[in-house]
Amino acid sequence: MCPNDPLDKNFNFKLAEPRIYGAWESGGLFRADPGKPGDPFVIVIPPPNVTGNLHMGHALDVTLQDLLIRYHRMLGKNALWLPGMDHAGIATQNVVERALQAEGTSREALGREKFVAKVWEWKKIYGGNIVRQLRRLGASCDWSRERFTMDEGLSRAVREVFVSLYEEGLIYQGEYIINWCPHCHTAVSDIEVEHEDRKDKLYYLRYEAYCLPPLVVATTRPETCFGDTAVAVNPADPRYEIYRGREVQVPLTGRTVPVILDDYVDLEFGTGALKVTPAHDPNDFLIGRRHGLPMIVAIDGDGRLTGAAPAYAGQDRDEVRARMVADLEAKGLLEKIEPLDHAVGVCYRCRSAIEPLVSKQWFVKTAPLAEAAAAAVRDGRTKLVPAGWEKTYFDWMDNIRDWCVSRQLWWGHQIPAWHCQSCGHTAVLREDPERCPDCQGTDIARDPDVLDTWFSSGLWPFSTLGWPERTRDLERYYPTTVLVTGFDIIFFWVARMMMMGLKIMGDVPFGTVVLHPLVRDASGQKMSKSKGNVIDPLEILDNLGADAFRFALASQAGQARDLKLDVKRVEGYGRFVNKIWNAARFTLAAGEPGGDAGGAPRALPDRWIRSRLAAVVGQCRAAIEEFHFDRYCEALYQFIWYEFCDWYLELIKPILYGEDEGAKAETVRWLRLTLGDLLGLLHPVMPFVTEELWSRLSPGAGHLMVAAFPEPQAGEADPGAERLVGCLMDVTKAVRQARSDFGLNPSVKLSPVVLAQDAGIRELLTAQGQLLLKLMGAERLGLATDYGERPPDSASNVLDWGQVWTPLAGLIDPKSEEARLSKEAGKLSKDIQAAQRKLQNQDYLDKAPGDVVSETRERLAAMGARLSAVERALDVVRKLG
RNA sequence: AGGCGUGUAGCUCAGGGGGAGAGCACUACCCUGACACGGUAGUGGUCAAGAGUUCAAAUCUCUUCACGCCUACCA
Repeated sequence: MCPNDPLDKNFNFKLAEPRIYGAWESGGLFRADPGKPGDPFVIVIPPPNVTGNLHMGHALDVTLQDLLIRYHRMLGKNALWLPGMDHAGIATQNVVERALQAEGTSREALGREKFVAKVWEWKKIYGGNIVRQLRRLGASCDWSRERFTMDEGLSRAVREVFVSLYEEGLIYQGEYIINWCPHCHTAVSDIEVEHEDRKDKLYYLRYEAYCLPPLVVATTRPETCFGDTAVAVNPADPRYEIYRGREVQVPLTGRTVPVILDDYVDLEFGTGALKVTPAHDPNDFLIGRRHGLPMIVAIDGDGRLTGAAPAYAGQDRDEVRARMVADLEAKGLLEKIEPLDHAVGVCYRCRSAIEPLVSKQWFVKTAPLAEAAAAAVRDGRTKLVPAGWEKTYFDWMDNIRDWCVSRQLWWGHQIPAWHCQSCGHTAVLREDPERCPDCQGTDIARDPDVLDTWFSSGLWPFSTLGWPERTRDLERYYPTTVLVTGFDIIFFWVARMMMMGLKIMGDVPFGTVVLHPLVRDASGQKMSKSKGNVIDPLEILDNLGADAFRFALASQAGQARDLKLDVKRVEGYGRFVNKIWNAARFTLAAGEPGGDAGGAPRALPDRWIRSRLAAVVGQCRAAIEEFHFDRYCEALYQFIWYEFCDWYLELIKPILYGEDEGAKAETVRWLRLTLGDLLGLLHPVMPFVTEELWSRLSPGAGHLMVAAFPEPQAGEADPGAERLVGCLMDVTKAVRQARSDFGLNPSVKLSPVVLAQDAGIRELLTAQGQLLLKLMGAERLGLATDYGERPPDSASNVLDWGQVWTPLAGLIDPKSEEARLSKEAGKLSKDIQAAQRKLQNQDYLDKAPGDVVSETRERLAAMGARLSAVERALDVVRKLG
């Protein structure tokens, strides 16, 4: 379709979106140039996982980022939106393994090298997918800078950071109890463990003691008793004094273990005696350390019992538990079993119960990093929006524990550590070594583990800009301006970026973090791949288009935590797109603009709309700058639909269809100008339809995407015009209301008489008589200066500044009209009494601000006038009846 | 167990010390020369409950109830 064709009745987004996006992209409009002037405005995208497809969370994320980037680009900032993807170690490995399983093979059968190659294939397929989908939303990312957390440059950054933190002692390898997922076969960090409430059982086991009654210990996991190396009681517990210094026998084993004293033990829980299994429980591990207890590994990485439990060796932990009950009962070692509700840690990927295991892992020492990260938010170098999240952020930062960063996976950044088989030395190096740097032996092996996927994401704000090279981009664009993301990854990602950015770059990674709601399904459930309740954004894009979808998302992105997406709402905004489209159709067909391009508007409707527009421009700017995307959308929706379309376009029709060519051309000029401004205001949230209409409205003026965002024109504020148009609206509404209330079809011609005692108003009504008749659907408009002039048989409606009478004899049903008027009179009397009481209250008069009091007086007067008019109307109606 | 958040019209939510708001839905009338994906006019709410502060509370404070979410080493 060429720009001069007349417009179709509807916006064909299916054809237009790809065409327009293609034009932006081929025009290089997304590309940022560090050499160009302008304050930088930089966003790095929260990199979506290479697995799966675009989901609602991305759609919201991308919409808000694009909105911000487009807005600031139009303000003339040097705007960069840097896109990319995350390799998502454990998630991706699981997905690919499942695919291999379907093909009848496995990761182990392929071997590491072939498996990793297979994952790269997957990345190509699904990575391409998600990028296409971001484009469909209209994302104005600088694709020339697209990065991937495993690409060459980022891998170098990861290695450099790992080595330098190691050299500084901030990364260490240690034997520690970690969260082990027996299904994924890897360690996971503390925050990758989710807690599920489960109905479980509490087993009371008898630990027999020589010459003493058995010591009863409560546990949820009897199968771990093969790893027990002590029983602990609280030193303040008098019940167990007799056991002090004694030993007790672990059930089903011949072993005895000491009874120790530790404050950790809760006197209230169970029996107040705790079995200590340092190798299989994080707390027991700490108790074991405090007391120098040995560790016995009773469960292996597959979740099976070890040789420490000879009778059960090789059997699954859950099966053993069931079997033990019978065995314990047979031996009289089971006192009782009680039900227990408690939380069980499960793997966030596969939801298997986490098995705490002791093993050698790599850790990041987080305390010093977290301190700096918390300080940066405390002193305002980075702001969280909404600020309520700061407390959550501080709570975590202040109680942070060391971060286990090694994963027993194949897909990810392999840890740059080499272990020498000859001398036992471990070397962490920037370059792959040929031989052991310590003993020069050649028998060296690289640590097989890879890094937690969040390690590389933690570097994202600077690794994507070229670090460790000192690139032009890095200098110009770091720190970034805004991070937009969901609050669910404050700990996973935001916190890590803060720590890494401050440590490595010496500066915060971003000035503001905008935490948007989570998109939930119809029932308010969090959408997730594992729950299978995902609504596909692509379907919405296909059916309703990107503009309606984006507007629906942005209009609901307030400060709440949930965003329940209702397709009906998107449909509603599809109608809004249509409304805009047709307003533009009307504008383009209105004729040729003319008049003095530099002058101020003269016609009342033009003065009015320019004045209102100036206010809305200010509202839009303020809303976006405060990240109140919902207010921005709301302001535009209300203004465009109810002021621009419903009133302005109607107000100017008499001019456009009139005889005065000069006045017409001038109004066309303001009409087109105002529509152009509206397109500019809307463009950040509705880029496609606005760009399309702009190209029709201003052919040859370049893309709206890079045009200037409308500025509030101080000179256009026109309170006089707003007041006068307000009068026209009031008169019009009064007559329409009467018509509607009395059930009169438009075919019934009315001849209203308006009481206007104010000379200015009389002048206005006279001048705009034709317009009013059209708006009201009336035949003749009369003016009166006094109550006495009203037609004798009229019902009436009263306005703040006067009255409207419409002769209605024979046209109305006096009975229903009487009921309606009585109801209104009742309401008014009540409100009047309340206002009078208020004004008789001396405290109120003394203490309330003057403008509040005078407002109440005005309201009271208005209500009084209205009431007397209603009463007069009632008189008339009663006579008719 | 702690922390955070939310309870406002049938639904989704905005507002936030001085006349209860929006969108959708619903009702009535209207194909009026941009748009029936439209227009006009309406119906509908003790702003979760109770107490307190205040001249004035949906709004601030406290308590209670309900529902979410997050954190956590009660075995």
